[in-house]
Amino acid sequence: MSPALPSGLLGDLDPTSDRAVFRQIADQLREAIDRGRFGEGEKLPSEAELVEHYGVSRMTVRNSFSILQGEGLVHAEHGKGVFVRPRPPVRRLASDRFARRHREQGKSAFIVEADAAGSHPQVDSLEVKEEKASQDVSTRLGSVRRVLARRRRYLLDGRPVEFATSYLPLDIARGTQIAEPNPGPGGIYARLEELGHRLDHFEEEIRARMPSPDEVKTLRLASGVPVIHLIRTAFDTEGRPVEVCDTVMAADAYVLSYQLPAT
Amino acid sequence: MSPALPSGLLGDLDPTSDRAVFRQIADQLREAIDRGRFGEGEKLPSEAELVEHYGVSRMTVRNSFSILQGEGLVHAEHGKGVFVRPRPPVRRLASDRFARRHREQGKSAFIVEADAAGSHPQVDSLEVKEEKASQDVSTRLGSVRRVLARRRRYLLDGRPVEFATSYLPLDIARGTQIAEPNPGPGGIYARLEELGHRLDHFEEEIRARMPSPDEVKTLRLASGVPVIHLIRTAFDTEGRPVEVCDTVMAADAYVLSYQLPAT
DNA sequence: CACACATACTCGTATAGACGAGTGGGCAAG
DNA sequence: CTTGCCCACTCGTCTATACGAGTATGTGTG
Repeated sequence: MSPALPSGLLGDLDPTSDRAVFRQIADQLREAIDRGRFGEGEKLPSEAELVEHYGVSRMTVRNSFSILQGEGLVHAEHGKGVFVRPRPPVRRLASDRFARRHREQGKSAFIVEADAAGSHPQVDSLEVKEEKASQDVSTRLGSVRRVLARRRRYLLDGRPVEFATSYLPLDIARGTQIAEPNPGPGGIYARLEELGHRLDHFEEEIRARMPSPDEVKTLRLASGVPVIHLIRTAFDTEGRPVEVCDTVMAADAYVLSYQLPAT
Repeated sequence: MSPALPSGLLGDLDPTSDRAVFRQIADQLREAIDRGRFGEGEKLPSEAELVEHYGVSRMTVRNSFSILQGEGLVHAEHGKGVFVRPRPPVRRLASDRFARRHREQGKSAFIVEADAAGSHPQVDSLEVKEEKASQDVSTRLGSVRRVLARRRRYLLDGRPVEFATSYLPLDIARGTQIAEPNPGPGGIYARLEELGHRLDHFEEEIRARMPSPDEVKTLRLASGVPVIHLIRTAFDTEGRPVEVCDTVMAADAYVLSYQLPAT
């Protein structure tokens, strides 16, 4: 037998309302969460408790939970309960993150920054290979057919937060350290500059959308968490695109920050 | 009686798989959509047809649909059917959209740009009033207590795509044309410069998340569509923040584009 | 011809029940 | 005391059924 819910925590249903019962329940839970009656990481009443409290069927309660899950407010754990989803620490990406001065040190920007923030960074699933350029990448790089692709995934404290693929024209990258798993200090941008491609500027395109099932797996995303899709193109001083980087980020782990001149 | 489904359109279930039936059905529908067997705006088989095709109960089929809805792939219309969600035309926001030269003309940037793109722009629900600054706005504007808030919603071809609130310190905005519903040619940035606050640069912070129920209503969002939350702060040449603009955009209607110097 | 209505189809909401599987605590045997 | 098992509780999956409500289409009536 489930213990009765603390009275006052949740209200009653309004049978005269034309709002669906499961929506009313979701509304009440959402409000309780917003008001802090259920804190981050805290367990919500179980399905059985809500069934009893509201006098509805279990499916109706589950329906309410599924609304809140879609909003990214809660997540269910099999065998444990439904919990208020804690907000993970966010990673701030500043618009000067590719400034030349940041390339001096040996370690990658990701590692340096995460260490500074006190979290444990990790990079894995590195894959470096030549492949056929997709239509989009080919267009962005100026009609190249094949490219060098560098894939990697970034983790903070064991949690995957982003995965990225860099595409470079073969005539630039083939046979250089860029084609090695470890591109050396300063990363591939430092290597590009050593190869005579002095970087002039970057263009970034940002979209947000719900993740594909693949992305859910790779980033271990909770339901109700969108992804930020960022496509960056690097141009050298001659105006030639020398790299396209396609990045998919867990949206709840990032804030992007840009500075624009008012020119 | 429902007509039988064209054979070959969808496969069979694998009873030996440990993947849940409703996931298998969702997988098959997703793949069919990805392969273009169901085009944009096209109607998927009805629940009844899928019930018959797979030999499962209706709730199982609905469960599959709800997965695809959460992914933003399809949307249901009461009394009509379930349809592949068409991708709306996207609005590109370039990083030079606040360049001074764009402020010369009389009409707002939104109107000009939409006209050029051949769509019908509209701005509504304008509200201009003084109010208490939220904690966040206050911090960004440098500890002001009260602000002038300008709220408006933007529509393209009748569809709401974004709503935005500008906050300005009272000592700058009160009694000026900025406090009027129509701020005049070039918008409030032009007025700010006339008032002696020459703009130096902007800072933009970008997040993506699922919308609140309010935002779903205001932007008439389909389920499975995230929002892009953009917070822009405008600084004058003396380094003072003179405006904070809080914008919530339908993520399926926008691509943000930025240029960064490689400095 | 025009309009109202019946009808069949669609998805939306809700119930009641069943079994499965992950988790954790308590209890009994060693 | 430690180990292992059982049990209670949790959410996950699935069935079967019922009625409501929005949409479209035909059909018959005026």
